[in-house]
Amino acid sequence: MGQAATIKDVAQRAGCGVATASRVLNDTGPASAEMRKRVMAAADALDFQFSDVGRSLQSSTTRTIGCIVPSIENPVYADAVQGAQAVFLNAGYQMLLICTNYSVESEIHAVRTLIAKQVDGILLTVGDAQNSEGLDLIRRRQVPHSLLFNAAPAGQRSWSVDDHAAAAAVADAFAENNHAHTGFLALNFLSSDRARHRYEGFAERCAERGMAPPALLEVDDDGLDLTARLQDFLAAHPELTGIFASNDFLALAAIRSARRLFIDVPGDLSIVGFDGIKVGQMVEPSLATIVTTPRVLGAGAGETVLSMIDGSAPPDVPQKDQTFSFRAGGSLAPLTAESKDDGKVAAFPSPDDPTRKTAKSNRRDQHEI
Amino acid sequence: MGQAATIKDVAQRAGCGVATASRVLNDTGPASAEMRKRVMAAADALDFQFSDVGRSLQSSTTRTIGCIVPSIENPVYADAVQGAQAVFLNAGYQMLLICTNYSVESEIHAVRTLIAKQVDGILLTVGDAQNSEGLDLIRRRQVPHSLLFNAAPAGQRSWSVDDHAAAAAVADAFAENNHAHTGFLALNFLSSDRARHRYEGFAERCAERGMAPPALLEVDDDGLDLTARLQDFLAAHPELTGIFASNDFLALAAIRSARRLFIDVPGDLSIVGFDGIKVGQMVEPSLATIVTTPRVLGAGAGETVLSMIDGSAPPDVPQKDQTFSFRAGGSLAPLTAESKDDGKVAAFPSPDDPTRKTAKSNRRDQHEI
DNA sequence: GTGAAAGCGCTAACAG
DNA sequence: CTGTTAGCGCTTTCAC
Repeated sequence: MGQAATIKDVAQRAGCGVATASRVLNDTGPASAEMRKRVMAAADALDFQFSDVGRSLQSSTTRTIGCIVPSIENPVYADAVQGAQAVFLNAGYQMLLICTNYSVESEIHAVRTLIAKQVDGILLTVGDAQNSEGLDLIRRRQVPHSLLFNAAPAGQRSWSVDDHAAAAAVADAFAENNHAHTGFLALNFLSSDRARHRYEGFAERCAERGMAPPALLEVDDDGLDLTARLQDFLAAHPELTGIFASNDFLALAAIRSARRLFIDVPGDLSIVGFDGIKVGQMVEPSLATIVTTPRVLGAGAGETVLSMIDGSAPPDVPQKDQTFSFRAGGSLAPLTAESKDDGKVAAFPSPDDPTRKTAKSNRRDQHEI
Repeated sequence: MGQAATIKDVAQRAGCGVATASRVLNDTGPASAEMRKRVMAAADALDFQFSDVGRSLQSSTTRTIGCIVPSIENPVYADAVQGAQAVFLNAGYQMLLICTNYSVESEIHAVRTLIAKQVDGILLTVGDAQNSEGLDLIRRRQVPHSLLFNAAPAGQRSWSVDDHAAAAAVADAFAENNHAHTGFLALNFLSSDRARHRYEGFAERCAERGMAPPALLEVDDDGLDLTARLQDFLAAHPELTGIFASNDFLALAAIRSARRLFIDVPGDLSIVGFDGIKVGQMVEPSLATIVTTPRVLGAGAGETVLSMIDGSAPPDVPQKDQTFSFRAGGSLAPLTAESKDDGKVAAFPSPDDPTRKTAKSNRRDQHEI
């Protein structure tokens, strides 16, 4: 398709200079009705379309914004990307998408590529916003950009969930349901500051609430292996009655694994997720989770980038405590006498009530089936 | 960031011509060790990076491939896009992504935009491959491209699931489980040739199997409204014992709706989905469905586009019957005596056995709670 | 109202 | 080995 018509061809065919052709085609500047007609006819006949690359070179603007996210297989990022895209498209911008697959090395490569492509702005989620080579490069080049899902580095803004506070809310939920011994289940713990912040927020609030420090279980994937890992984990920590999974898929996978291990959710074990993906409400038991609004964050971050480009006032980032909400669900139930098998009744056990033994023995029974 | 260094700046600083600078920076053509050093130093000092825009203009190639899909909120497309992206990135190509939100009008707009951007190729899923203005434009401009998920138009190739055959396999599954009266639940039926092909394939096989023609229920969204729609639908078609949903989300939503209507799945109603998304195996009952491999298709389509660009032999599209497989699941159960409440026993009802009355009465009982 | 020409960043052909 | 130059498609002065 190298033989596409250029504006020169159009001008030639219309019998005029390229400037005139440019003027009428862009409807900028004067032109006689006659010329107008001739140019339009020529453009039509040649099936002419402007080349943005010529334009970009001339204007040093590409009307393209780069977007770097870990993976759109995760609906959280997919939604955010779509939200941003809608904003961009609406403003006449295109989106160059790069998924890093959670690899920090490809982050820097992606940034370089986008800068080479002269994108007008960049929207990105990095592994660790405090220490990101890619982010440094962007700053050095002063490319308009906005972070997404990363906690804002000092003095910066970011469209993100307050992972710390949200995780604390999960601890609260466990506390209110009388769970004192919990676990934290994480994927990509090392490569993601999000997971770490969630762990920290959770652990801190657990401490404040007088609960035991959460036991940590890191996994590499949410596939079949999880069942074995979970079994070992629960065997090593028999006192656990609740698990906070760092995202909903993991939570769902944990529920499935529990089912295979004959552990009743929420009877024997309560599980809480994070993200609020759609399917969480379709399953039985429904998933208790932190609901976030990725689409809104993506759109907001997109608008922020656009505002940096055209110098207008950036939209306000949402209040930290409005970036999430806790959604109750069937996967989290109060730890009460019914969930014990020792027959003892404790209507309102205090948060630090050592209910561990009962939960433990209950589960162990199941294990030994 | 308009003040980025250009190759001219580098040349100037290195005290040489731009050609020399270009040669050493690209490692193309000869250069003395001395010059080499000076140029590298200059580039380094200026933090120089090539501008792809200048390059593109000069080479009339952008190393960018456009990708048009309905929505990456659907994991099927998200996976396909990621599969394609991996291939592109690996070959040094970037991806410009446009989601059309299932709007046919935005398809043509997207195509125009991509052509203006001079993408080297296009990967796309259109609403109807037989009649797509966007696709026509692409062909007219002879842009290397590949269809994805659309049935191939005459004489063309496409990386897609054989929707027709896959849907027929669903009919087979229902038949083998003695269901004779089924429904087809569709979303975006009008704007998607995929949904239509699935319906046709399903209906045809139902006929071949001596089953009743499937009743059609079209919905606009898979949200809460579905429950009411489903209730009306089942009331209007009391003989139904199985529903084939045109995608897994819809199937999951249908299961949830059924739960709310006190209809037992699969006891009163069997449900089969389409796509094979991950969560289908995490839920209880697990979802019987058609498993597809979006990532593979996306990667294949991506390679096809690349091969068209560099003139190499395109990869073979998979055999039609290898683009899907049926996965049994708890949401589809045989229609047997146990699923009836009239007490009659029929060990092996023939496919056209009118089991309708019993299934109907069973469900009606529930409705009237 | 119109056109010639410069120049955006880069590469490649051609002289030196 | 190295520098000059033309030109990719476009917009935009600036004369006419």
